[in-house]
Amino acid sequence: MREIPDATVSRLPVYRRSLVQIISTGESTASSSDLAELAGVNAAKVRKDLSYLGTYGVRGVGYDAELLLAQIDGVLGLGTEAPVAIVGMGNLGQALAHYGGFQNKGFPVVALVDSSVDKVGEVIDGIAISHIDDLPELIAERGISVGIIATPGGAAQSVSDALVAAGVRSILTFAPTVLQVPDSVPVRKVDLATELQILGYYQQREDVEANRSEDRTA
Amino acid sequence: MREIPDATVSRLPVYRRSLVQIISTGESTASSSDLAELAGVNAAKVRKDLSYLGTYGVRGVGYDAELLLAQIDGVLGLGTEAPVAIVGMGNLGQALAHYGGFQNKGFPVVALVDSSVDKVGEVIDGIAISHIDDLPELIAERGISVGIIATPGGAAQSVSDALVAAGVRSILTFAPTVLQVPDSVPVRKVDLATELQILGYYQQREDVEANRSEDRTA
DNA sequence: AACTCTTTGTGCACCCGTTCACAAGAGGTA
DNA sequence: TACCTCTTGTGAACGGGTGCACAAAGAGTT
Repeated sequence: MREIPDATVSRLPVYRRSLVQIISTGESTASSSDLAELAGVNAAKVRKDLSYLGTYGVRGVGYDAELLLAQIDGVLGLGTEAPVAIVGMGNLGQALAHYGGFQNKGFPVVALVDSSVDKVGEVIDGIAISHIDDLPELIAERGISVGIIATPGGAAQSVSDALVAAGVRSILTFAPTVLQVPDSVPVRKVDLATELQILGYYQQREDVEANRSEDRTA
Repeated sequence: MREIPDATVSRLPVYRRSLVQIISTGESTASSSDLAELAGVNAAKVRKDLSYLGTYGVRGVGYDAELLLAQIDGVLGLGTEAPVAIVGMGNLGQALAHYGGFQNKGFPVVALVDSSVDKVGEVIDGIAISHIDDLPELIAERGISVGIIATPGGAAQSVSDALVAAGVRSILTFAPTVLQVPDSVPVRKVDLATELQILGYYQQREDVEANRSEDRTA
């Protein structure tokens, strides 16, 4: 398999969603401009991105929707389910456990883990909370390949170490910490406070912008 | 205020966290390499990033931690609180409502909104759920400037339109949809399924990589 | 078979962001 | 004062990503 640029990889899920949407309307082919509109990007970019997957478009017609979808799924490894463990049963962790959005997307949550003995045994959405010391067995027995870290920042690194040692193959973290992991374990980070702070900057910029136009019109 | 590159803006919150951590150890100055280590980036990048804020470092010494923190807070607009409304009280929305991480970061959640009449009136963490039709009054009365969208994808665009019309100034969305908003309203998007799918790609790459080394050693 | 129409695939130029490498500046020391 | 050490600030080179613009290639039509 060819090397696919990072920027392209991060757009593939968006194209995938757009394709599903197109297919649901009964269309059997999708042009790059159709996809571009749904995905909110430039049509040329869509074509260049898709060209990294190999050539599946027909000139004058577009892309075969089903075929392209299968191709993207293959690249993203969505052929098989990837069982998930959520570590950290605080507010965020419990929230994620209740959130149904993972299951039907090929990422079933099969383990919930916490370090507090008080929480162990409690059942959320049909899954009993396990103690973090049991992580190795859980990972092995339930074939878990993805770890989601929803602990406070302070605990994140040790949890990450434990997950990696237990054999988890990729990590999604919500902890506001820079994680140190082996190169072989891909990590994605989602930080809600950071996102809000970034919005703060652009909002403030808009405010001064607005003031300037006011000054001009005044 | 000078133009700050997007890439830099998205790192400022990380520097901010690193600074807070340094200050908590009693240090009063921070060098670019200290920050670089905590933030997980290159020291030269730290210096270039900070140079966009104006010059606050002392050669041979480093940056005055408190001063730099204040400076970053100023740029990110963290001087004043930005009240938040969460729209969509499904699993994710309720989860976010329970999640305490916003309040103490300067983004108090002051309104919860849903379209279902059944949920209206229900109280979560001391806040009663309001109906979406009351959005304009809520936004105005409670001085809400940030809207968080936690609805299913189908509802996201109309919710976004309603938020913008009601005067919300920036949006954080968890809906798997490309939102159409005026240029004056900054939007950040967090898509959990997308993150997991991206991980899928890199994990798969690691797998073939691992197979290759196995072949070599075999 | 020739022609038209549509849409892909991509070469090329441009731009943003990253990193290196080093001069300049600040403080401490003899 | 002269010198030494440390760390910033930035010019310059590089690399990846984006978008334009156009040639190439199917499909349908006469």
